[in-house]
Amino acid sequence: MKLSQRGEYALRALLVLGMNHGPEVVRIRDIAQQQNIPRRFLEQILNDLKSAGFVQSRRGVAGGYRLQRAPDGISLADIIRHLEGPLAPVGCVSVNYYQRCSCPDEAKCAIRSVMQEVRDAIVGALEGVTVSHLCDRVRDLQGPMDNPLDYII
Amino acid sequence: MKLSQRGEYALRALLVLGMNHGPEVVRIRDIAQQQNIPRRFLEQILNDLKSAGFVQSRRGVAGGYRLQRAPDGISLADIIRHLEGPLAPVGCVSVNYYQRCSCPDEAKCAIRSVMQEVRDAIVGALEGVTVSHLCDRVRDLQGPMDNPLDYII
DNA sequence: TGGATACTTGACTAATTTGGTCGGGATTCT
DNA sequence: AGAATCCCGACCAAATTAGTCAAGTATCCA
Repeated sequence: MKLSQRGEYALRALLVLGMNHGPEVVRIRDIAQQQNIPRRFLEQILNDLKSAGFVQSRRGVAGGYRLQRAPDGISLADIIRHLEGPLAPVGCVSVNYYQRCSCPDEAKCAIRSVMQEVRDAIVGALEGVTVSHLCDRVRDLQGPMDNPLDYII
Repeated sequence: MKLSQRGEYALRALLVLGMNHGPEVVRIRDIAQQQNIPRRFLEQILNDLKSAGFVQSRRGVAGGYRLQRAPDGISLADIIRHLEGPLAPVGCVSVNYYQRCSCPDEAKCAIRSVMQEVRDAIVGALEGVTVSHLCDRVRDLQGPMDNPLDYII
Protein backbone atom coordinates (compact mmCIF):
# COMPACT_ATOMS: atom_id res chain seq x y z
CA MET A 1 0.00 0.00 0.00
CA LYS A 2 1.37 3.35 -1.04
CA LEU A 3 -0.47 6.57 -0.41
CA SER A 4 -0.45 8.98 -3.33
CA GLN A 5 -0.58 12.73 -2.95
CA ARG A 6 -4.18 12.54 -3.94
CA GLY A 7 -4.86 10.01 -1.24
CA GLU A 8 -3.10 12.03 1.40
CA TYR A 9 -5.07 15.13 0.45
CA ALA A 10 -8.27 13.15 0.65
CA LEU A 11 -7.50 11.92 4.16
CA ARG A 12 -6.60 15.38 5.29
CA ALA A 13 -9.80 16.79 3.84
CA LEU A 14 -11.91 14.11 5.47
CA LEU A 15 -10.22 14.78 8.76
CA VAL A 16 -11.08 18.47 8.51
CA LEU A 17 -14.66 17.51 7.80
CA GLY A 18 -14.53 15.14 10.74
CA MET A 19 -13.28 17.84 13.07
CA ASN A 20 -16.05 20.13 11.88
CA HIS A 21 -18.76 17.56 11.70
CA GLY A 22 -22.29 18.79 12.17
CA PRO A 23 -25.25 19.93 10.13
CA GLU A 24 -23.16 22.72 8.64
CA VAL A 25 -21.03 22.51 5.60
CA VAL A 26 -17.36 23.45 5.00
CA ARG A 27 -16.22 25.21 1.85
CA ILE A 28 -13.61 23.69 -0.42
CA ARG A 29 -11.68 26.88 -0.31
CA ASP A 30 -11.35 26.79 3.46
CA ILE A 31 -10.12 23.22 3.45
CA ALA A 32 -7.70 23.97 0.66
CA GLN A 33 -6.28 26.99 2.41
CA GLN A 34 -6.01 25.42 5.81
CA GLN A 35 -4.41 22.26 4.50
CA ASN A 36 -2.37 23.83 1.75
CA ILE A 37 -3.93 21.75 -1.00
CA PRO A 38 -4.37 23.08 -4.57
CA ARG A 39 -8.00 24.13 -4.71
CA ARG A 40 -8.79 22.81 -8.17
CA PHE A 41 -7.26 19.48 -7.36
CA LEU A 42 -9.20 19.26 -4.13
CA GLU A 43 -12.42 19.90 -6.01
CA GLN A 44 -11.72 16.83 -8.07
CA ILE A 45 -10.92 14.76 -5.03
CA LEU A 46 -13.97 15.77 -3.04
CA ASN A 47 -16.11 15.07 -6.02
CA ASP A 48 -14.71 11.59 -6.11
CA LEU A 49 -15.31 11.15 -2.39
CA LYS A 50 -18.84 12.31 -2.95
CA SER A 51 -19.67 9.81 -5.64
CA ALA A 52 -18.15 7.17 -3.41
CA GLY A 53 -20.56 8.12 -0.67
CA PHE A 54 -18.11 9.43 1.89
CA VAL A 55 -19.23 13.04 1.79
CA GLN A 56 -22.20 15.05 0.65
CA SER A 57 -22.31 18.54 -0.74
CA ARG A 58 -24.47 21.60 -0.94
CA ARG A 59 -24.20 24.02 -3.82
CA GLY A 60 -24.64 27.71 -3.97
CA VAL A 61 -23.69 30.59 -1.79
CA ALA A 62 -23.70 28.77 1.53
CA GLY A 63 -22.42 25.61 -0.09
CA GLY A 64 -19.70 23.19 0.87
CA TYR A 65 -19.10 19.65 2.02
CA ARG A 66 -19.84 17.56 5.05
CA LEU A 67 -19.40 13.92 5.92
CA GLN A 68 -22.21 11.76 4.70
CA ARG A 69 -22.02 9.32 7.60
CA ALA A 70 -20.95 9.94 11.16
CA PRO A 71 -17.16 10.09 11.65
CA ASP A 72 -17.15 6.75 13.45
CA GLY A 73 -18.82 5.11 10.49
CA ILE A 74 -16.01 5.84 8.05
CA SER A 75 -12.95 3.61 8.28
CA LEU A 76 -9.57 4.51 6.91
CA ALA A 77 -9.32 1.12 5.29
CA ASP A 78 -12.44 1.82 3.23
CA ILE A 79 -11.26 5.28 2.23
CA ILE A 80 -7.85 4.07 1.16
CA ARG A 81 -9.25 1.10 -0.67
CA HIS A 82 -11.44 3.40 -2.66
CA LEU A 83 -8.69 5.89 -3.38
CA GLU A 84 -5.71 3.66 -3.97
CA GLY A 85 -7.11 0.25 -4.68
CA PRO A 86 -5.77 -2.81 -2.88
CA LEU A 87 -4.18 -2.53 0.56
CA ALA A 88 -2.23 -5.68 -0.22
CA PRO A 89 1.27 -5.37 -1.67
CA VAL A 90 0.45 -7.81 -4.47
CA GLY A 91 -2.81 -8.58 -6.23
CA CYS A 92 -2.74 -12.28 -5.50
CA VAL A 93 -3.24 -11.74 -1.75
CA SER A 94 -5.82 -9.00 -2.02
CA VAL A 95 -9.28 -9.84 -0.72
CA ASN A 96 -11.09 -6.96 -2.37
CA TYR A 97 -9.05 -6.61 -5.54
CA TYR A 98 -7.76 -10.13 -6.08
CA GLN A 99 -5.78 -10.72 -9.21
CA ARG A 100 -4.03 -13.89 -10.17
CA CYS A 101 -0.30 -13.60 -10.59
CA SER A 102 1.98 -15.40 -12.99
CA CYS A 103 3.53 -17.88 -10.59
CA PRO A 104 2.85 -21.53 -11.39
CA ASP A 105 0.94 -22.50 -8.23
CA GLU A 106 -0.46 -19.87 -5.95
CA ALA A 107 -1.27 -22.21 -3.12
CA LYS A 108 2.35 -23.29 -2.88
CA CYS A 109 3.95 -19.89 -3.44
CA ALA A 110 6.27 -18.97 -0.59
CA ILE A 111 6.45 -15.33 -1.57
CA ARG A 112 2.71 -15.16 -1.58
CA SER A 113 2.55 -16.56 1.91
CA VAL A 114 4.83 -13.82 3.19
CA MET A 115 2.87 -11.18 1.32
CA GLN A 116 -0.27 -12.59 2.85
CA GLU A 117 1.18 -11.75 6.24
CA VAL A 118 2.17 -8.29 5.13
CA ARG A 119 -1.35 -7.71 3.93
CA ASP A 120 -2.78 -8.89 7.23
CA ALA A 121 -0.45 -6.57 9.09
CA ILE A 122 -1.52 -3.60 6.99
CA VAL A 123 -5.20 -4.37 7.29
CA GLY A 124 -4.76 -4.93 11.00
CA ALA A 125 -3.27 -1.49 11.44
CA LEU A 126 -5.97 0.17 9.36
CA GLU A 127 -9.24 -1.63 9.90
CA GLY A 128 -11.11 -0.32 12.86
CA VAL A 129 -9.48 3.07 12.60
CA THR A 130 -12.21 5.55 11.73
CA VAL A 131 -12.30 9.25 11.03
CA SER A 132 -13.61 9.60 14.54
CA HIS A 133 -10.50 7.93 15.91
CA LEU A 134 -8.38 10.27 13.84
CA CYS A 135 -10.17 13.21 15.41
CA ASP A 136 -9.45 11.82 18.84
CA ARG A 137 -5.80 11.63 17.96
CA VAL A 138 -5.77 15.20 16.78
CA ARG A 139 -7.15 16.28 20.13
CA ASP A 140 -4.72 14.02 21.98
CA LEU A 141 -1.71 15.34 20.11
CA GLN A 142 -2.60 18.93 20.75
CA GLY A 143 -3.62 20.84 23.81
CA PRO A 144 -7.15 22.21 24.28
CA MET A 145 -8.15 24.89 21.80
CA ASP A 146 -10.88 27.34 21.10
CA ASN A 147 -11.56 27.44 17.40
CA PRO A 148 -12.01 24.01 15.85
CA LEU A 149 -10.76 25.32 12.53
CA ASP A 150 -7.42 26.01 14.19
CA TYR A 151 -6.57 22.39 14.68
CA ILE A 152 -3.44 21.36 12.90
CA ILE A 153 -4.22 18.29 10.93
CA MET B 1 4.40 -0.65 0.07
CA LYS B 2 3.39 -1.90 -3.33
CA LEU B 3 5.34 -4.59 -5.14
CA SER B 4 5.86 -3.88 -8.83
CA GLN B 5 6.15 -6.56 -11.44
CA ARG B 6 9.85 -5.92 -11.46
CA GLY B 7 10.02 -6.40 -7.71
CA GLU B 8 8.03 -9.60 -7.82
CA TYR B 9 10.29 -11.00 -10.52
CA ALA B 10 13.32 -10.10 -8.46
CA LEU B 11 12.01 -11.93 -5.42
CA ARG B 12 11.17 -14.98 -7.47
CA ALA B 13 14.62 -14.99 -9.03
CA LEU B 14 16.33 -14.63 -5.67
CA LEU B 15 14.25 -17.45 -4.32
CA VAL B 16 15.35 -19.69 -7.17
CA LEU B 17 18.93 -18.77 -6.43
CA GLY B 18 18.28 -19.46 -2.77
CA MET B 19 16.87 -22.91 -3.51
CA ASN B 20 19.91 -23.66 -5.65
CA HIS B 21 22.46 -22.04 -3.44
CA GLY B 22 25.97 -23.42 -3.61
CA PRO B 23 29.22 -22.78 -5.41
CA GLU B 24 27.53 -23.33 -8.74
CA VAL B 25 25.80 -20.74 -10.78
CA VAL B 26 22.31 -20.65 -12.37
CA ARG B 27 21.69 -19.31 -15.84
CA ILE B 28 19.33 -16.42 -16.45
CA ARG B 29 17.58 -18.44 -19.07
CA ASP B 30 16.76 -21.23 -16.64
CA ILE B 31 15.35 -18.86 -14.10
CA ALA B 32 13.35 -17.05 -16.75
CA GLN B 33 11.89 -20.25 -18.14
CA GLN B 34 11.09 -21.79 -14.81
CA GLN B 35 9.49 -18.65 -13.44
CA ASN B 36 7.93 -17.45 -16.65
CA ILE B 37 9.74 -14.12 -16.62
CA PRO B 38 10.72 -12.27 -19.85
CA ARG B 39 14.40 -13.09 -20.25
CA ARG B 40 15.60 -9.67 -21.33
CA PHE B 41 13.75 -8.02 -18.49
CA LEU B 42 15.21 -10.47 -16.02
CA GLU B 43 18.71 -9.66 -17.27
CA GLN B 44 18.11 -6.07 -16.36
CA ILE B 45 16.77 -6.99 -12.94
CA LEU B 46 19.59 -9.35 -12.07
CA ASN B 47 22.07 -6.76 -13.16
CA ASP B 48 20.50 -4.37 -10.73
CA LEU B 49 20.56 -6.96 -7.96
CA LYS B 50 24.20 -7.51 -8.75
CA SER B 51 25.23 -3.90 -8.44
CA ALA B 52 23.27 -3.78 -5.20
CA GLY B 53 25.35 -6.64 -3.87
CA PHE B 54 22.65 -9.27 -3.55
CA VAL B 55 23.98 -11.61 -6.23
CA GLN B 56 27.18 -12.24 -8.09
CA SER B 57 27.68 -13.45 -11.62
CA ARG B 58 30.00 -15.42 -13.81
CA ARG B 59 30.26 -14.74 -17.51
CA GLY B 60 30.97 -17.03 -20.38
CA VAL B 61 29.88 -20.48 -21.30
CA ALA B 62 29.32 -21.85 -17.82
CA GLY B 63 28.11 -18.50 -16.60
CA GLY B 64 25.16 -17.52 -14.49
CA TYR B 65 24.21 -16.08 -11.15
CA ARG B 66 24.42 -17.05 -7.52
CA LEU B 67 23.65 -15.33 -4.24
CA GLN B 68 26.49 -13.20 -3.01
CA ARG B 69 25.75 -13.80 0.66
CA ALA B 70 24.25 -16.86 2.30
CA PRO B 71 20.45 -17.10 1.99
CA ASP B 72 20.02 -16.31 5.67
CA GLY B 73 21.97 -13.11 5.26
CA ILE B 74 19.55 -11.53 2.80
CA SER B 75 16.38 -10.06 4.22
CA LEU B 76 13.25 -9.38 2.23
CA ALA B 77 13.04 -5.94 3.77
CA ASP B 78 16.42 -5.03 2.31
CA ILE B 79 15.59 -6.41 -1.10
CA ILE B 80 12.29 -4.62 -1.29
CA ARG B 81 13.75 -1.38 0.00
CA HIS B 82 16.32 -1.49 -2.74
CA LEU B 83 13.84 -2.36 -5.46
CA GLU B 84 10.83 -0.30 -4.51
CA GLY B 85 12.12 2.33 -2.15
CA PRO B 86 10.35 3.01 1.13
CA LEU B 87 8.34 0.34 2.89
CA ALA B 88 6.31 3.07 4.54
CA PRO B 89 3.04 4.18 2.92
CA VAL B 90 4.08 7.85 3.12
CA GLY B 91 7.50 9.46 3.02
CA CYS B 92 7.10 11.31 6.30
CA VAL B 93 7.13 8.08 8.32
CA SER B 94 9.89 6.36 6.39
CA VAL B 95 13.09 5.70 8.31
CA ASN B 96 15.28 4.99 5.30
CA TYR B 97 13.70 7.32 2.77
CA TYR B 98 12.28 10.07 4.93
CA GLN B 99 10.68 12.96 3.15
CA ARG B 100 8.89 15.84 4.73
CA CYS B 101 5.26 16.20 3.76
CA SER B 102 3.20 19.32 3.32
CA CYS B 103 1.24 19.19 6.55
CA PRO B 104 1.80 22.11 8.90
CA ASP B 105 3.19 20.20 11.88
CA GLU B 106 4.44 16.68 11.51
CA ALA B 107 4.72 15.98 15.21
CA LYS B 108 1.04 16.71 15.69
CA CYS B 109 -0.27 15.06 12.54
CA ALA B 110 -2.87 12.43 13.32
CA ILE B 111 -2.71 10.84 9.90
CA ARG B 112 1.02 10.52 10.26
CA SER B 113 0.63 8.73 13.57
CA VAL B 114 -1.62 6.13 11.98
CA MET B 115 0.73 5.74 9.04
CA GLN B 116 3.55 5.30 11.50
CA GLU B 117 1.72 2.26 12.82
CA VAL B 118 1.10 0.94 9.35
CA ARG B 119 4.78 1.25 8.61
CA ASP B 120 5.69 -0.58 11.79
CA ALA B 121 3.27 -3.34 10.88
CA ILE B 122 4.79 -3.74 7.43
CA VAL B 123 8.35 -3.68 8.69
CA GLY B 124 7.40 -6.12 11.42
CA ALA B 125 6.07 -8.58 8.87
CA LEU B 126 9.11 -8.24 6.65
CA GLU B 127 12.17 -7.68 8.79
CA GLY B 128 13.71 -10.89 9.91
CA VAL B 129 12.34 -12.79 6.95
CA THR B 130 15.29 -13.91 4.87
CA VAL B 131 15.69 -15.76 1.61
CA SER B 132 16.53 -18.74 3.74
CA HIS B 133 13.17 -18.51 5.48
CA LEU B 134 11.51 -18.30 2.10
CA CYS B 135 13.24 -21.49 1.08
CA ASP B 136 11.98 -23.20 4.24
CA ARG B 137 8.48 -22.16 3.36
CA VAL B 138 8.83 -23.57 -0.13
CA ARG B 139 9.79 -26.90 1.37
CA ASP B 140 7.01 -26.70 3.92
CA LEU B 141 4.37 -25.93 1.36
CA GLN B 142 5.36 -28.81 -0.86
CA GLY B 143 6.03 -32.42 -0.21
CA PRO B 144 9.52 -33.91 -0.52
CA MET B 145 11.01 -33.84 -3.99
CA ASP B 146 13.96 -35.07 -5.96
CA ASN B 147 15.16 -32.37 -8.30
CA PRO B 148 15.66 -29.01 -6.61
CA LEU B 149 14.90 -27.22 -9.87
CA ASP B 150 11.45 -28.75 -9.79
CA TYR B 151 10.31 -26.72 -6.83
CA ILE B 152 7.38 -24.49 -7.57
CA ILE B 153 8.22 -21.06 -6.36
C1' DT C 1 -34.96 39.01 -11.08
C1' DG C 2 -30.07 39.20 -11.26
C1' DG C 3 -25.74 38.79 -9.35
C1' DA C 4 -22.46 36.52 -6.59
C1' DT C 5 -20.89 32.40 -4.72
C1' DA C 6 -19.88 27.61 -4.73
C1' DC C 7 -20.11 23.04 -6.35
C1' DT C 8 -20.02 19.99 -11.10
C1' DT C 9 -18.38 18.00 -15.10
C1' DG C 10 -15.30 16.71 -18.33
C1' DA C 11 -11.46 17.61 -21.08
C1' DC C 12 -6.70 18.55 -21.20
C1' DT C 13 -1.60 18.34 -20.07
C1' DA C 14 3.20 17.63 -18.60
C1' DA C 15 6.15 14.72 -16.12
C1' DT C 16 7.19 10.37 -14.22
C1' DT C 17 6.96 5.44 -13.71
C1' DT C 18 6.33 0.88 -15.41
C1' DG C 19 7.18 -2.98 -18.09
C1' DG C 20 9.40 -4.16 -21.14
C1' DT C 21 12.63 -4.73 -26.02
C1' DC C 22 16.90 -4.46 -28.65
C1' DG C 23 21.69 -4.29 -30.46
C1' DG C 24 26.00 -5.06 -29.76
C1' DG C 25 30.07 -5.62 -26.69
C1' DA C 26 32.89 -8.28 -23.19
C1' DT C 27 34.14 -12.91 -21.12
C1' DT C 28 34.88 -17.46 -20.65
C1' DC C 29 34.86 -22.40 -21.77
C1' DT C 30 35.97 -26.01 -25.15
C1' DA D 1 38.05 -19.80 -33.18
C1' DG D 2 33.41 -20.23 -31.92
C1' DA D 3 29.61 -20.67 -29.03
C1' DA D 4 27.44 -19.54 -24.91
C1' DT D 5 26.60 -16.29 -21.48
C1' DC D 6 26.51 -12.12 -19.02
C1' DC D 7 26.85 -6.70 -19.61
C1' DC D 8 25.50 -2.11 -20.85
C1' DG D 9 23.01 1.55 -22.55
C1' DA D 10 19.56 3.18 -25.44
C1' DC D 11 15.00 3.00 -26.69
C1' DC D 12 9.82 2.66 -26.48
C1' DA D 13 4.70 2.43 -25.55
C1' DA D 14 1.32 2.55 -22.16
C1' DA D 15 -0.25 3.77 -17.73
C1' DT D 16 -0.25 6.69 -13.72
C1' DT D 17 0.19 10.95 -11.20
C1' DA D 18 -0.57 15.59 -10.12
C1' DG D 19 -2.56 18.95 -11.52
C1' DT D 20 -5.11 22.91 -14.55
C1' DC D 21 -8.96 24.92 -16.91
C1' DA D 22 -13.45 26.36 -18.97
C1' DA D 23 -17.97 26.33 -18.88
C1' DG D 24 -22.14 24.83 -16.57
C1' DT D 25 -25.60 24.40 -12.74
C1' DA D 26 -27.64 25.25 -8.25
C1' DT D 27 -28.53 28.38 -4.40
C1' DC D 28 -28.97 32.43 -1.72
C1' DC D 29 -29.76 37.22 -1.08
C1' DA D 30 -30.81 41.93 -2.11
